[in-house]
Amino acid sequence: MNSSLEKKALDFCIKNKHRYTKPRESVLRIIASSNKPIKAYDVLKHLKKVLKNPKPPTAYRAIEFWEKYNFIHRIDSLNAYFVCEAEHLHSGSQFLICNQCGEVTESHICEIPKIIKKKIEKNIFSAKSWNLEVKGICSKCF
Amino acid sequence: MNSSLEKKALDFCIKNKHRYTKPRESVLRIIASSNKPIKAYDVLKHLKKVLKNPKPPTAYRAIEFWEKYNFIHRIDSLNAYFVCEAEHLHSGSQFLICNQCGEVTESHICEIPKIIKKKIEKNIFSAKSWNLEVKGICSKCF
DNA sequence: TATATAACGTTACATTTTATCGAATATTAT
DNA sequence: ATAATATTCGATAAAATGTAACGTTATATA
Repeated sequence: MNSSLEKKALDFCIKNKHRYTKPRESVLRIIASSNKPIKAYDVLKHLKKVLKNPKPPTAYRAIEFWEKYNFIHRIDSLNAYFVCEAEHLHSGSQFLICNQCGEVTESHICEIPKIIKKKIEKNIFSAKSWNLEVKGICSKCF
Repeated sequence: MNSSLEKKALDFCIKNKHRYTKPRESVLRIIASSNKPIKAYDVLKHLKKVLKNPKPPTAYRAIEFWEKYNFIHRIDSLNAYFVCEAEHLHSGSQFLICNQCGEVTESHICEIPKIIKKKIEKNIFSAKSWNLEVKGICSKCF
């Protein structure tokens, strides 16, 4: 599928001296190949086709790695992971989650980071990262 | 502590013909008494002081009940529950989570519901509920 | 090559959540 | 009041999710 993503990932690893290992490569491919957020244990199931007898930590470690560097995001309300669709690095994420069909799209309402930054300026809170999950019905479902 | 909340909860149950049972009463009190989001199993620990040998479903059912009617919110990124500090009913929630001291405050950035509503008008997505969790450092910690 | 570091494999376990089912309690209609 | 109905609970069990620990392997660096 998204082999440009894999290239980007490989480049990233080389540039930053991280290892592009088999578990990492496979896990990223599995998550990127899913059109919906995928759960850790489902990632693990797919991993079994590629690695010999992988255990939960294998999946979780690779997930954690890619999440840390923003290649994937965790959808907290679903306990699931989704490839990042943004081109730019971002410390905040936004998702629209359809309760009907389960489709999740990463949104880019640019007012939201602005508003959060405003809070910082007021010295109320120094935001490092944030996540917005909106649930409802997508345009295809109504 | 917050006995006005308990009164509000009782009134709500009477008005809507829900039962204000011992598990529900206790669980709400436990969560409201905590100054930080509290996990289900910690709720359960406290429940043991009040009920005889409660099991996980007892806690989870009461949690689910109060969450459904917006008396408490689930903080997805923490797997924890927090009493709702808003007076009004709201379909969206916002939290500022301090990575240092763990303090969580419910914020009320009113631009956010406005922005989400704007999306609806554009027919992009029909939002039913939403949740924003911002992580960083609170004003007390820096 | 020696050393340090990063990542992995494996085991075992901890935590969080849910399904099921019968009993108890409350509500409603008769 | 009593029967029928719906709600909630108690208890058991298990599923789903996530992590600690530890020794081994692979890679990078001196």
